[in-house]
Amino acid sequence: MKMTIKEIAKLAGVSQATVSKIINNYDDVGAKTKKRVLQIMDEYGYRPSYSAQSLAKKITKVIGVIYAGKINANFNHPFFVEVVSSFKKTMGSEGYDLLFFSNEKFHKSDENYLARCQHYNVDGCIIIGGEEVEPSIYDLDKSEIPCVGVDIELSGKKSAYIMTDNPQISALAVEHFYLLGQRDIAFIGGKEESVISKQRYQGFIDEMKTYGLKVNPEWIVYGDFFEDSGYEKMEELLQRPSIPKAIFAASDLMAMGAIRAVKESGRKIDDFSFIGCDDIVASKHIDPPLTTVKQDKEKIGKMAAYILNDMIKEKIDQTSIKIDPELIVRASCGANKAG
Amino acid sequence: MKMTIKEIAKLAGVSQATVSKIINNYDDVGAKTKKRVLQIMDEYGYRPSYSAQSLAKKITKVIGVIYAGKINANFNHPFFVEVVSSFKKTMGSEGYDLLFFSNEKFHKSDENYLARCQHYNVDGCIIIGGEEVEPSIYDLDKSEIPCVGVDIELSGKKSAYIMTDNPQISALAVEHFYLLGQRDIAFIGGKEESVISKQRYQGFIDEMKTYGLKVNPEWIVYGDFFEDSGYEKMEELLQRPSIPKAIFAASDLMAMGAIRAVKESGRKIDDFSFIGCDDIVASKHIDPPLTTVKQDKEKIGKMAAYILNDMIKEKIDQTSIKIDPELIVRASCGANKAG
DNA sequence: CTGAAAGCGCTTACAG
DNA sequence: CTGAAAGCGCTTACAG
Repeated sequence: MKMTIKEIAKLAGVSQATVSKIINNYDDVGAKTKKRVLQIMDEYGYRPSYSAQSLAKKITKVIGVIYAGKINANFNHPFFVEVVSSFKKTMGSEGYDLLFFSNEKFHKSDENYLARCQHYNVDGCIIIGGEEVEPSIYDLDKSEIPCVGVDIELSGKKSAYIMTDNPQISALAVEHFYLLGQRDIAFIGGKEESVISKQRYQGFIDEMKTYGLKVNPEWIVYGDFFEDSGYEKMEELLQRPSIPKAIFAASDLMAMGAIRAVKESGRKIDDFSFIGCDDIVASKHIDPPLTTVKQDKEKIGKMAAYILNDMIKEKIDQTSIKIDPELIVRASCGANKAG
Repeated sequence: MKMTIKEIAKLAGVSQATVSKIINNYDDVGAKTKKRVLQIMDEYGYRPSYSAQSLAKKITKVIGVIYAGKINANFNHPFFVEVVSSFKKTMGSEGYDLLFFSNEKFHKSDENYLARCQHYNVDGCIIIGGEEVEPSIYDLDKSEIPCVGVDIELSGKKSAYIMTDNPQISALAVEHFYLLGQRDIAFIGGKEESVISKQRYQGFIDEMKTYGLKVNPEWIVYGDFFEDSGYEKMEELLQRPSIPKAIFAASDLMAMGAIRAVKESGRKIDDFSFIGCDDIVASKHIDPPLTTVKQDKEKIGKMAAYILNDMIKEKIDQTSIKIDPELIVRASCGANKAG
């Protein structure tokens, strides 16, 4: 059933070398020979063995996909899912398949991503940055394997990274609040240690300064980007002696949690304004529809794919790219009552 | 830099065979030899080549992941994302990595999944059923490669499948409506041709009959499981001479679309009742929070993993399993005004 | 235009 | 307990 190149060669009355050349589209094969061999391959449903090919060629046409950091940030995070989906689409059209590294089995010991990449001999990989990135990620980063990072700053010679212009995200949020007359603005960040979170915090502070607004340290809190943490942090904010009226959450999920907290506290939701970040699908369906700063996930994924491709082909070197965010205005900042 | 087994062997003063045995945990190697070799492997950061191993062993420890049917049902569908996430978790702890087949490059020609599985020599695969499944999926199904289907009925000797008890989903929805006094019930299905859709439709009809409720053919419509189609179909329902008051949509996304349609039509949302299906994360955050029939995605993914594992190890044969759905009551059926 | 042969890096009987 | 050798299914100079 499962044919080998040898059998095809025999059937066609040619050598293995000739069959191989046909498989790899060499042009120094006679037209008739080629046709006949192709015919036979088709007839017997012959497929070259991937393992044998990549052992001989040292090329795999496989890209490793790694979610760095906490496991729960895995598939379930809408932002990453959309980025990877877009990435997959364009890598797919370049003939690559994606290998998702499981981290469940190894997560106590050192994951050693580099070793696994070498093991599978992937042509390159995409690293999605989460919270608490394992050190072993940086071994990979520094290696000879082309890597493109999303939301993680890579610095290896064969590495590039790409992320939304995070300070700009906060700037858009603060500006929007400012124009709506909001002055009591709180910030719910992601994990405090995370680079993303820091950048958004910094952008927040800077833009507040730009408008001469005071930053109340009591109104700066940190969750973990997920819904529950937004809920908890909002509860805390509601306990403060003075309560903020406008809340900028560094993720839509946390904004959703914050909204839930306000509702459950019995307060009028319309007395508060919320801006989230990401523009995940659910944002427009919640109550109230969430004003948010959109990250262009489609573009990020596509860009990551192009960059990785170019690095693999050695057309470009290490770079980093920022993608512009976009403010999406919906009802959660009282667009209705405005004016 | 990149070491081979040969070099390790030389360094350790033993044969390749011995090194190989150590790699593969054979127990007929001297303790001291083993220790020394392990030491050296560690020191040089040696990792066996995957291609070479799988060529020699005929085992890959890789599972193919295939989204059958329309491309847009890919990563972006919350239901599938959660199932695959759970699947990945338990396969990961069994030492498998996941290979996601891209279908972008090939989608005009026959995708020939079987060929690709043979090419990569995957140990097994999971097939996620969508709309308009390609015929080539069934070649894979009938092959010697163990397959587990989710939401797709596989029948090969080495195949199994698993899905929520679809008729039961509809039964729960109709029962709930019935107990709330709803009698004018509409059904928004997924694509009419899809097996899932048919099963839910059948369950709907049967349960309506059970309660002696009339099925109005004008109130049976079909979308495609996505949000926009729910919106459009609800718009149509609102044009009917007689308008249904209770809507059972075969996906949360469609229910969300339907709710949006009612709102935008200027009608009072409280005059309508909605039940969705899936219980995606967004469901509880929308306005009104959506009553829905939950599919246990976690369990489905885990079950798929266990079954596939057992099939690979030839511990079980072809089976099919139904998972019970669960009604999640929230506000979209007027729980508030009830009583 | 075609083929013989070495090599890719491992594993697995088999012999000792 | 250890090793020599064949084999897994391909590709790639190289010679003709």
